Amino acid sequence: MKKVKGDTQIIAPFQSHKHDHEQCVADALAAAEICCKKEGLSFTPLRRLVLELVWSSHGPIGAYDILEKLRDSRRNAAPPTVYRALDFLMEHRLIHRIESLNAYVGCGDPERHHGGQFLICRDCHAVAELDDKAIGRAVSRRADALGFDVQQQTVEVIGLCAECTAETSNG
Amino acid sequence: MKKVKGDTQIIAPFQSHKHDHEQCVADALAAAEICCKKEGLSFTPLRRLVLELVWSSHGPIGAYDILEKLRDSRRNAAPPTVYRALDFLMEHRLIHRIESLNAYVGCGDPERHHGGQFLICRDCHAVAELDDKAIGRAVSRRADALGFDVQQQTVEVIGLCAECTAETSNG
DNA sequence: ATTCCTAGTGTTATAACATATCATATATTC
DNA sequence: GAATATATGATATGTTATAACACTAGGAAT
Repeated sequence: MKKVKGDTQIIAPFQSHKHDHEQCVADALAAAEICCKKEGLSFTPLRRLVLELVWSSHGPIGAYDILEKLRDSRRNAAPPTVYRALDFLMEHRLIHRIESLNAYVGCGDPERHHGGQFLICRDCHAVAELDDKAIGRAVSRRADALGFDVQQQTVEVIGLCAECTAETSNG
Repeated sequence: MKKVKGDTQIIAPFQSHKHDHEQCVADALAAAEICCKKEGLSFTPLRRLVLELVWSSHGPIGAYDILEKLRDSRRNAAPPTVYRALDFLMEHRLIHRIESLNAYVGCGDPERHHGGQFLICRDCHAVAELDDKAIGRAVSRRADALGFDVQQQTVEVIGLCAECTAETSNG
């Protein structure tokens, strides 16, 4: 998986349905290692494992789905086991929470600070992560006009990704 | 309460902390009556009551908070009692769901079709409802560029409303 | 009037998502 | 190695939402 950085405002694009996902996972774990080392955080085996499970696909995954998978290797994992790991990962921006689905998704670029803008495919459940300045600006402009002090934005767009649209119309 | 319509993109503004809220409720109920009559929907006492409870403030209210209040007059109300009414009200756009809070808020203008854009005050919990074309366009533009077919937008902005900001800085 | 149908609601149970609390273990620092 | 802080284990509970089936009232068809 190759990431395009710089001034693009796409943090993580939709991946082809047949991309090499193991590489995505490996990249994400490597990025997390670096990120934690840099900030002196303890990236424990449990946290690493939970992050890996969140990355099991590009789609959002629920805490209890994570729990179930987690139990393959940790028989007595309980909800707090998962939620504590998720809290850690969220706090350090390694994952995001999709509010409209009560689910979690890996962050496409933990090094870069950004707000939550997501395109979510209803069909394949993949998520693309954005940091679109135009969207942010449009929100800020309106908020400013109303004297509203923005602290946090949630933008979650449901629809059909290009690949699923193509597959649907082809047959 | 007076509503400004036309080309403004503010569906429901923040209300002064000391506005005449009974009028808001009365207006909302009247609008709902009209809306249901026009579409041949049965606006039953239960649904009316639940809508009234949702409108008990301009802030989002949780289903179980509604349930508790509902029980003042309907002793054996149960979760489905509330959720079915909420489903009806949502389906006919009389209320909106705030995803990031798992809560519900009255719709400021049921006659007008619009997507969900909300400014939510962390302090007084009031919600302003928008239909800002610039925000919608910014989202569409980026989505189009990615071949993403938008079906539904959720924009929820947390922060501090003007009045609360003023009160905070004044002491 | 009887039957049938439907929309709405009642009732019970359970699913799905999340946190509180206290105990235990492991790492770090001195 | 004792003291402290951090991480995890374990149990219980809180919060949000739906499934499934029963009952009722009111209109339509005969």
